Amino acid sequence: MEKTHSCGELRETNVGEKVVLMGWVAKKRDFGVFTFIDLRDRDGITQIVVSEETDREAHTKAKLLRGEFVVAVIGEVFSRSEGTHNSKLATGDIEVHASEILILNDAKTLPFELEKAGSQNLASEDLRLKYRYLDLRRPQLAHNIRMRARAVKEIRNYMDNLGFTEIETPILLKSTPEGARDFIVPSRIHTSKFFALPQSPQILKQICMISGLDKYYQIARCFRDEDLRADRQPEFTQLDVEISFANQETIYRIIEGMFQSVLRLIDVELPAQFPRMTYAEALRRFGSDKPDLRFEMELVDLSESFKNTDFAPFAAVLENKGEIKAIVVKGKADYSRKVTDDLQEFVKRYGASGLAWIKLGDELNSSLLKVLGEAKISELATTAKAEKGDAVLIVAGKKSVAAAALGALRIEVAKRENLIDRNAYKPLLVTEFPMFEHNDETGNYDAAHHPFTSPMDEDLEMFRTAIEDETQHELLGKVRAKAYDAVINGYECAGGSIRIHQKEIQALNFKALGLSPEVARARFGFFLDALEYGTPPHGGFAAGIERTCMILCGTENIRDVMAFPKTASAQDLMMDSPGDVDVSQLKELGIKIVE
RNA sequence: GGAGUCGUAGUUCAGUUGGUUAGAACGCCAGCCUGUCACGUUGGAGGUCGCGGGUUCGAGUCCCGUCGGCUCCGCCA
Repeated sequence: MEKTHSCGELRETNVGEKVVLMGWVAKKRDFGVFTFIDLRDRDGITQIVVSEETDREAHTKAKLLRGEFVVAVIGEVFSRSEGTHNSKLATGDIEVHASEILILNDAKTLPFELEKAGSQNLASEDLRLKYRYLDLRRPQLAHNIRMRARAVKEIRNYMDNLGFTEIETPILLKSTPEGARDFIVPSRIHTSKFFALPQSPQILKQICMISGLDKYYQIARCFRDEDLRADRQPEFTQLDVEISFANQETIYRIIEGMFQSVLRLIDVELPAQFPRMTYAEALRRFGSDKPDLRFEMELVDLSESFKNTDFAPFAAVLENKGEIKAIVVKGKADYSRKVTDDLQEFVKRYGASGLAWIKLGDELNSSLLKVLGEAKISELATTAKAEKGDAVLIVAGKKSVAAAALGALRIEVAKRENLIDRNAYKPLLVTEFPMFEHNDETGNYDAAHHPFTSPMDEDLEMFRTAIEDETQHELLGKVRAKAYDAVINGYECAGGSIRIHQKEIQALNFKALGLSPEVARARFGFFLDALEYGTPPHGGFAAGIERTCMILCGTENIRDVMAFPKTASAQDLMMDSPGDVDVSQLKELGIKIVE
């Protein structure tokens, strides 16, 4: 027997047809002499009616059904009678009158209800993760997984239409100590040696450019052994792209076009050209290199206004080249002490020492009123462009701290006050990322993007000077790279760069990063060799598939767009991984567990 | 590595100042029910209060430790 239709497709036009449906019992409503069954499959739900009067045998079977039994229903499509249509179901204008019911399989009572009636409360996430196969029966989650498949298909079409070639690169690579921690895989044949799983196929795609393959892309699984976040898992998928003879503009067009075609899946039309902002501007205006542009509330710099005031902590901040910045929260002069206390706790997580505030209510109020006086507070409020009824939230600290704290506070307040338009999609290209980040622990400069990123032509001179002249080393912090991110709604959805294709610049860069020629050769020798055989200028990007899908699905959690995600402590609760291995396996690999 | 938060019936939660037999809703089981779609209705079963220790005449409640989920900081070239 074969099913004739899915549970989501029957309509008024099918009335009178004999059909066979197969699916799960989502719900049974028993009325004694007849019984309603909501039959669910991947496509939807169809109401089955079984009557004792007309179909005695089927009705007896229907009585036996329990939740999540798997059944086949043979019956006829009927139009629902007046007043019994269900507008909540796509199939709500019809119902199937069953003449025969086959129980294909029974099911234990589920450990949790798939969707709770009367409340939005889903079962706790650890329980749902343990029984992921049941959670995936939820239409919402199933929809997300299918949306992801459509997005990947759309991406493949798009890349293919642009003439890109999908190339698979190895999963078993070699460990390179830069960047994230590697997941390593022991080699049985070469005892005491290890493969590493790719953090990204970065070097391999660049080698494809040296090969002359050009226009490479891959839907690449990447692995990073770092702690998780709501938008980060230890394994994730990137659209990885590289192209030769390209400059930033070429790549921006590819990124823009890619996100445009993907967002069309949810009927959103992104602008042909994304707005652009330099890294420096993003940090100055939004305190973040991935600003959410769905709402305003930009940072205001009050450092100038605080000069020559005698509030010691703020004076010290300015003395040490710090900043005093603020956001204005519209109409929130009525923020209570508790709210500002909560927000103060919030900014402290980002290293801020406190949160000062001004409330422009009926009376002027401020945490700084006593120290600065009413006139100065008014002046500050005016400088911040705050109006009557507004609250001004002020953070003073190191530039990086003030930016991080206020950048995060801006998002936090927007969430609290519901300032974010859930139907808005605001893309942005952030450009001119710094080439290096100062590492406060080692005192060295690390690659901000990766060690193959090209400096901006304008900063090449500074780059050379900083490396060749020991006394000018800190200039490295000012060198900008041909590196960029694509940001949508505050999520870093893609990032990339133009790469270095000349070996002497690459050598300079290794020197800047404190890698001796010997060490660089040991780690990247094969790549440095390759660079010497006619490397075309090239560049590319990688886009996070999960983050893109989070935007498509309107979720803030990466687990909602992965079929089998791991918990925050990097475990799979369904298969209980990671797990022990047999001693014999370890022996074969020459591995001994210590402790 | 650190911080916050949660953990009570199968599930989601409530549980007063530490005090009798730990409750509700949903789910589950059994019965009744001719138009439901959150069906209704009658009855029933169901508890290691995450785990361990402590304080106390007495602990779901207080203290210490520990485990787990989530979120954040660090980390994520």
